[in-house]
Amino acid sequence: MEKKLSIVDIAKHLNVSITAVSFILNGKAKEKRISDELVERVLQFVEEVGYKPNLLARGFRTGKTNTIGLLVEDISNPFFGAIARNIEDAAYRNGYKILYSSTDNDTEKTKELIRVYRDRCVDGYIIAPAEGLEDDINDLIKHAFPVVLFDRFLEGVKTDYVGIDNVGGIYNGVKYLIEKGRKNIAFITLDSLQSQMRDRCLGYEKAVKEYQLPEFIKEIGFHQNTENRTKQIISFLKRKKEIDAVVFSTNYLAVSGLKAISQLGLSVPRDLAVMAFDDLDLFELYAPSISTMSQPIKRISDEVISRLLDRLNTSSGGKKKKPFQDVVLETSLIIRNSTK
Amino acid sequence: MEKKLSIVDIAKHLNVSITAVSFILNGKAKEKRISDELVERVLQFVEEVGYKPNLLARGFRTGKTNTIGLLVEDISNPFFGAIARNIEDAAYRNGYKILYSSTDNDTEKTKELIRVYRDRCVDGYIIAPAEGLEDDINDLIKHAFPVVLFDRFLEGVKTDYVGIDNVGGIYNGVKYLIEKGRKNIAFITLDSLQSQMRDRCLGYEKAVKEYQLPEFIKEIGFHQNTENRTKQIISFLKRKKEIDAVVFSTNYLAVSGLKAISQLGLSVPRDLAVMAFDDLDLFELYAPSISTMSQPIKRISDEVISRLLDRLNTSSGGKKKKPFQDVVLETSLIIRNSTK
DNA sequence: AAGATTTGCTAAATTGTTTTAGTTCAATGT
DNA sequence: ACATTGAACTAAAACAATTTAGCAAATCTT
Repeated sequence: MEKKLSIVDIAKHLNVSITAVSFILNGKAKEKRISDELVERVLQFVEEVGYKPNLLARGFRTGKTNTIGLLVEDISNPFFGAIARNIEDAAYRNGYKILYSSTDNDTEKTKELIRVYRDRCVDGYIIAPAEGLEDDINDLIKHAFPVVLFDRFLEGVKTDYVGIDNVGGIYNGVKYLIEKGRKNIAFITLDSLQSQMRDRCLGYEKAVKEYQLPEFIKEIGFHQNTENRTKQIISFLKRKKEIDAVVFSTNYLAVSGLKAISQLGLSVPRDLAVMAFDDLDLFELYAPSISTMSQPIKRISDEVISRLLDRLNTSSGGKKKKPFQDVVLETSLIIRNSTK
Repeated sequence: MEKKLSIVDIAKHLNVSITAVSFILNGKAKEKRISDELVERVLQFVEEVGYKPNLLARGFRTGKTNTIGLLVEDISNPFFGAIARNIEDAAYRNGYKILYSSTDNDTEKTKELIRVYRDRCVDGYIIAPAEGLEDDINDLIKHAFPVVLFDRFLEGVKTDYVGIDNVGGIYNGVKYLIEKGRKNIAFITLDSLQSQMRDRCLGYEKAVKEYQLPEFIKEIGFHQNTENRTKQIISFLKRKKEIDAVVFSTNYLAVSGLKAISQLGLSVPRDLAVMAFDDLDLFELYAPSISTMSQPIKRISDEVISRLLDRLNTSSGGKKKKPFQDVVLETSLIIRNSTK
């Protein structure tokens, strides 16, 4: 009772072969023609003594760990935190555990993390990739690991991807501001080449071009801390007095932006209309409440995990594999007081 | 080059024993009297072919996985998200990976998670425990697993714990409100028996008793969704018109509370002073800005992970083990406009 | 009734590492 | 000249599962 017992102990105690026990425990009794009587006997004993297979031994033998590697930008960002939470729940229900890490959008760090996950034999990967990971991820795919990308994609990497219509989302937001009569609309974003950031910028450019309005794009350094971001936004808004609306490309830039606006003593929406990205409690509760482009977090998570589980379940089955899929979901424009 | 090579391949190729290679790779060359010449030869070849040990095999053999199990209430709560983020970074720097899950404060779910983590042979545990886990955690400790509890402790479980002075923190907050002249101070909390919740309640009771003020305690159901919480707070505040200040015991209750207050059209701080728990961007940016009791997230994380790493490093060494430690950190009262 | 097939099971190999308990050879001690 | 010691290394067991290949008996086929 003291030390954990193994399949060998079970077999010995019941006077049957290890093989038989293994087959039975793996649900291959029928297939391997084990008699119902023996199946019953083994199952009952296993239940009685509470035997649990040694997962390290199993993993070692099979190479499968029932673990999914999850790489997000930053687990403490509400968007990624919520995604992680949903993915975790669904993975759990399907017998998978999550190994997670935050990449900080750092290419080298992410490469290293992928290496670590490979060493640990995770079965599949969910990645919000930094730039420059094409080769590393293609290598994963070449070695038949299921990989689902989300939030941003990589040109030249053929795998499942789940994201949103960034161009259209921002375009709609900017267009709304234009129709409300704003003439000098700024776009505050990151100096990032990631696809979602490029697309959000494209959405902005498309809208202002279409209405022949001037462009005001402020790119904030990727790896700045919050204070610095706020400072940069303050100085940007100070320099460009003509700006009468501002659109942010991420939730945290919007938060920094609101701090900047509050420090500048600007009145929203009178002096400045504000449009944020993602939906935080803050945006709802802020006075005035902040309009935003909200991502369908639950649907994104659901699509991500079901894509991956599909691949995990069929990759060993040798079935014809489904073609890779790009899932592009719509954002919703939530109109609140900041754009009145 | 195609298939991963093992220590056996290395040994064969260099015409040495597997044992020697293993000793060298594990830094036991000196101890095991392997000649410098051979060490050099092996190391060079290993480097050249980029050999990486199979961690599943190693884990299987040694029972160690270099994995830490992290159980938090909810990874998408900003407090736990930030803690997880810090712990993840520190663990990573020390060669450990994190397996995480959210417990939802559900005792049965947590028990199950602990079982899963044991099955997966995590080396150590960091747990923000739900109630009723005394036996399960004591069992972990009995089996010599390092366990660090944080955020709340369990009576009768002797292990390292990192938390804050909940009684003192809330006491100070309430006292501040009293000194500002508030007479009917409500405390909105969860119907939870967890230690941190009991203590926060005690802190409130201590303060109002000391000043002989009436008690208004509203307990919200643990597993309610956000809308329901808000509704309950609304009806509570409607019933008790005399209340002139309200203190929340968690960050999300404060958020629900602010929604309630906004829906009721109450003026803060004129009608109602507000004191929150934890510090969110929202509290800083809300108009009026919200006073709060802020936990030292970085210090909590640092203490948690360094306690655990200490145990992990000495548990195998057979050194005299240090006595278990309770680390109790102070909160800081951040005074903003909501309590003016 | 001989051969073929099916049923019900098992022996043994395999996986990659760590570690125990040696072995071999040369140098040293007496 | 023979025992002792130390240096430098190695053979083989152990870890706990999965899986391949196959055996003996029972049943079926013709």
